[in-house]
Amino acid sequence: MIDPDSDRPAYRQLADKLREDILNGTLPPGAALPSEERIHQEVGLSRNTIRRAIGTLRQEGLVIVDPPRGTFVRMRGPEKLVLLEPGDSATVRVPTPAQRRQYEVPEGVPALIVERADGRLDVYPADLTRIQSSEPPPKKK
Amino acid sequence: MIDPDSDRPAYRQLADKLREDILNGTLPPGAALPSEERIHQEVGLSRNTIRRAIGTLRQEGLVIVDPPRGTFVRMRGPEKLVLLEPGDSATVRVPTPAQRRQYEVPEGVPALIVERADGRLDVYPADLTRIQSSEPPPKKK
DNA sequence: AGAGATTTGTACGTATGTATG
DNA sequence: TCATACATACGTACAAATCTC
Repeated sequence: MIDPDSDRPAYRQLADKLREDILNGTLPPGAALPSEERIHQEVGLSRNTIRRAIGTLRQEGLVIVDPPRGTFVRMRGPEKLVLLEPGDSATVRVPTPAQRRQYEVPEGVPALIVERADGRLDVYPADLTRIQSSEPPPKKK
Repeated sequence: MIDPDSDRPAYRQLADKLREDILNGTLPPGAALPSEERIHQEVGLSRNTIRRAIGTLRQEGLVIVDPPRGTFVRMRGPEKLVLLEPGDSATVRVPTPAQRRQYEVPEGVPALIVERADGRLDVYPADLTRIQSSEPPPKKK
């Protein structure tokens, strides 16, 4: 399954395999991934290497880890709709610890920061939002 | 400098210290970070732990790594303005390897994916973009 | 041209801590 | 109480690319 002679590093090969299992439904949302020790027994890689593969899936938002219960395919709720009104602007940041504390964004999740026309800031977990331009305001002509 | 008895893990303490040096200008854009070996001699942490700290700064978009030349404070060009027209919508994703290759998004950087009203997809590195509604901002003053 | 040093990347093994069930 | 499972952290080794002498 994992080819040590491949140009592709072992941890990426493992991440690819798990990602495919998630995206094709073999590991459905909410399902537990095999434990690190279990994967070690199955594929022979060291725990460090396995953790690295799972770490990339965490970055991609595909799994969440709930220690020490296990690692689970992420349940993705419906996307939250964020309307961008004229005069608003938005940026995406991987928040620093200070920003995370300030806006209560979960660790590792990019934050969508909307600067409203009136100066207020709205912050959302970027991977569960859909951004749309507001409808053009009614204009009398 | 690093307190092994702190609740805060050593790798986070180191990341905090380097982040502060970057944000306050001690390490200006383009500057090389000390090598992993150099940091090891300075703070005593293992290379693994140092790499983990630097890895979090990579996720935050603060540094780029150009092996084996070194690790450098990221030069951030001006933000690219992305206009969201009525009928467009946008999402943020950490791209899978396939998407990164397709759209040439740097590793570890979230991607802003804009679905245009006509069905086209535009993809940008999310941390160097500013999103605005296409409607002109209301006049102030 | 070649040899050696430097620096990051990958991968292994080991140990200990902490929270859950 | 005990086993399970993830988190942190140490050490080691080798590879690959770049730079210098």
